[in-house]
Amino acid sequence: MTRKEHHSLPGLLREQRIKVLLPLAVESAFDYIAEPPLPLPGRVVLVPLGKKQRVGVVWDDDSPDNKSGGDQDTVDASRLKPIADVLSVPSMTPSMRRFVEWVARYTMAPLGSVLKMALSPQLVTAKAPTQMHYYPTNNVPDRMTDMRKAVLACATETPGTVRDLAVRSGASEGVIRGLVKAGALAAQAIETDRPFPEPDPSTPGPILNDDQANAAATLTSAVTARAFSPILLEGVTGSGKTEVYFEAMATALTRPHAQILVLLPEIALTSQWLDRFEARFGVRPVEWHSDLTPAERRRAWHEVAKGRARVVVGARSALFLPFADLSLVIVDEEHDPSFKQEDGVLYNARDMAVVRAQIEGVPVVLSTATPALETLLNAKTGRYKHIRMTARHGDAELPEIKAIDLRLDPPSSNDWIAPLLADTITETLARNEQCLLFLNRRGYAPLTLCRTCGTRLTCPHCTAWLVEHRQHGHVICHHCGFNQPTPQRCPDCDGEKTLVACGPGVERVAEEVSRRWPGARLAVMTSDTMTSPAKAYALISQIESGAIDIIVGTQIITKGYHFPKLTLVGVVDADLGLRGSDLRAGERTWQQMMQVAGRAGRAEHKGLVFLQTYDPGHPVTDSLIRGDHDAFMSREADERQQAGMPPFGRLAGLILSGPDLGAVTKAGKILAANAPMAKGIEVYGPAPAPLARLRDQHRHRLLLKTARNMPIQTILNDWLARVKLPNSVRLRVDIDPYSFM
DNA sequence: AGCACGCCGACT
DNA sequence: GTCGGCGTGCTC
Repeated sequence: MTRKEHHSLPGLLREQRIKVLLPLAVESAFDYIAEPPLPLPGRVVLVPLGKKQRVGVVWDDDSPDNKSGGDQDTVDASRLKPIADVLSVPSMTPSMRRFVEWVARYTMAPLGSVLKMALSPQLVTAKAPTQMHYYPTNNVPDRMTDMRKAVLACATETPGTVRDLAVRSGASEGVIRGLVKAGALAAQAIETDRPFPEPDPSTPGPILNDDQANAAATLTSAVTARAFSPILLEGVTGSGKTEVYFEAMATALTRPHAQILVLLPEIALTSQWLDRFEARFGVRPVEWHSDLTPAERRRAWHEVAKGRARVVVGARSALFLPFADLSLVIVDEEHDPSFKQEDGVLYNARDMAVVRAQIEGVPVVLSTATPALETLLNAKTGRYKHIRMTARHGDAELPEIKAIDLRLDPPSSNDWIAPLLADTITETLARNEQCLLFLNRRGYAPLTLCRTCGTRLTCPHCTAWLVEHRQHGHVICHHCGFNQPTPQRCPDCDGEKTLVACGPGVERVAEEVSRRWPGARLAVMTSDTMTSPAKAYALISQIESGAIDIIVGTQIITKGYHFPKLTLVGVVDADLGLRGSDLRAGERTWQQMMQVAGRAGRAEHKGLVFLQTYDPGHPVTDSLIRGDHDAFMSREADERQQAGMPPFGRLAGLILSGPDLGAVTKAGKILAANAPMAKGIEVYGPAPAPLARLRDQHRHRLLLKTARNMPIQTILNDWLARVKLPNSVRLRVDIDPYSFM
C-alpha cells in the first residue's frame, strides 16, 4: 500500500514542488511543496529541515547543462515537506543566482556553500530597529481641544512618532500621549533603517592632467554605455588612479539608484581611502568588512538590497552583497594576493568580480600600479581594455632603487642594517625626513635554537618554527596560533641561557634602530601593533604629522598608505620572498618592492630605495634596480609560457589532509594511480606539503596542470569520481592556487 | 550547519 | 551491564 495519498489531494490543494537552495554544504537545491501562489525563484523562504527551520532561496530548476553523473532521481513525493513561510525581504536577483551557480561550478564548491556567502540567516532574520508611528483611529476623544485637533490633522496627513507629531503640530508630547490614551491615536511599529547618506557626484574633482583626463574619459564612457567592459587601469604610484576612478563613480552616481561596489585588499580599507572618498563625495561610503557589529551589518546588507546604499567599499566578501542595481565595480590593487580567499570556498575575489560584472552587464575597473601577470595577459589579448598612466603627481619622480650587496658590504655582527643604508638613514634624519625599513617578518626572530644541543623551538602541532615575539614575551606559531611564554631553558637539554635568536624580524630591526639612532622616534607597523582600526589610525596620524622618524614595518605598510615626508626606504631582506618554489614568488616580490618603493619620494625630494640582497643579479632585483619593469614582466611571462604555467595554463591544487600519516600517504597513491592521462594534462606529486603538518593534520599535495583551453573542473570531477579515498582523509581542491604551502 | 545514529571506554 | 566520546552521514 502506498502512503502517497496521505499528503496531497490533487486538484484540491494543488500543491506543487519547488526547489529551495539552503546555505549549507549541499550540492543542489532541495525539493519542497508550496501552495499557489507559489513563491517565485529568488524569494527568501523559511523551510523545515530535520527538526529545525532554516532560511533558503527558491531556486530555478537546475539548468539543463547539468553535471554529468545523472543523479536526477527526484526525491519521493512522500518525503517532501511544505515550506513554512515566505519572508518579506528582497528577492535574490536572477543575476545573483547565476553568479552563485557560476562561482560554485568554477571553484568546485558545493552550491549551498556559495549561497552561504551571499545569504547569512542572521542577516535575513534579524529584525530592523522599529519606531512607533501614530495614526488616527477615527475614535473621537471625549474632550476635544484645538491642540488635539491640530495633532490629529497632522497625523491624518502623515503618521509619525510622538516627537515628530509634536514638532509638526506645535503641541507638547503630553497632548499626543493623551490622545493615545483616549484611543484617538494608535501605534504602528515602522521599520526604521536609517538610509545611508547619499554621495554627491556633483562636487567637481581635482583638475586632471592629460593622462588622467583620457583615462577618466574611457572609464566614464564605459559607465555610460552600461555594458560589461573590463578595464585595466594601470598607473604608477602617485599617478592619480583613485581620482580617475572617482570620476567614473561620479558619472555612475548621476543615474538615480545606481550602485557601485569597490573592492579593496583586506587591510587597505584605510581611513586614508575613506577620507579621500569623503572629500570628493561629501559623505562616507557604506563599509563592509569583518569587524562591523551585527546591527551595522544588518543595516548595510538590507540597504544594499533595497538599492539605497549607493557606494559600498569592502574586502572580498562584499562581492556577494545583494545589489539591486549594480552599475560599476572597482577592484583596487587588483594584483593583491589577499583577494584570494584561502579558506572555506577558495575563490579569487578579483576574478569573481569580473564574472559578477559580466553577469550584471556592467563595467569593471581593475586598478593597480603593478598588474598581475594574468591581468596583463588579458589586457594584451584584448579581453580587457588597458589604460596606462605614467606621470606622477606634480612632477614627482619615481624613486631610485639601488642594491646593497650584503656579500661586499655586510652589517656588523648582530646588526641587520648595512653601513651604506645606515649612513643614508643618518643623512635622511638630518634633513628631517622619514625613513622606512621594510621586512616582511613579524616578531623578533624567525628561529630560536639551543646553542648547546641544536634543538629548535618548533610548534607541537605544525611543521613550523615558533617565532619569538618579545613584545609579548611569547613564542608563537604563525600557522596555527599556538603560543607559550618564551622558555628560559632549552626544552631538550635544559641548558640555561642557551637559547639564541636566529635571523631578524621587525622587532629585532626596531631594536637595532633604537640602539643606533637613540634620538629617532620609531614606529613599528605590523598586524601585531595595528590590531584595531583605531590603533592603525593613531599610528598613521603620528607618521603623517611628522611625529615619527623611522618606521619599521611588514607588508601591512605597502597597502594604501601615503606618507608625504618619507624619502628613504630600506628593504632589509630583498631575497626573502624569492626563497621557496612558489610559482609567483618573483612576480609577488617584484610587486611588493614596487609598492614599497612607491611609498618613497615626493615632489620636493626624490625618493631612494635600498634593497639589501645577497644576489643583486637575480632577475627580480636586477630589473628593479635598472627600472626595467616591462622587461621583468615579459621575461616572467616567457618563463611561465615555457612551463605552461598560469596564465598560459591552468592549475588546480589537491590537498590531502588527515590525522593519520599512513592514510594520507595512501590517499595520495590512490589519486596518483588514477590520475588523468592525456595530452595537455600533467599531474605532479603526491608530495608532502611544505607545511607537512598543520594543526596536527598531515598534509600531502598534488598539482594538476592542464592546457589553458581545457576544462580543468571537468577533468577533476572525472578523476575524483574514479577514486575512493580513506574516509579519515579530507581532500580540498584549490582552483587557481596562490598558496603552495 | 545541526542533529541523529553508531560503535568502544569508565562508571552507578 | 549503562552513559557518553565524537566519527559518519543525512537533511527535501
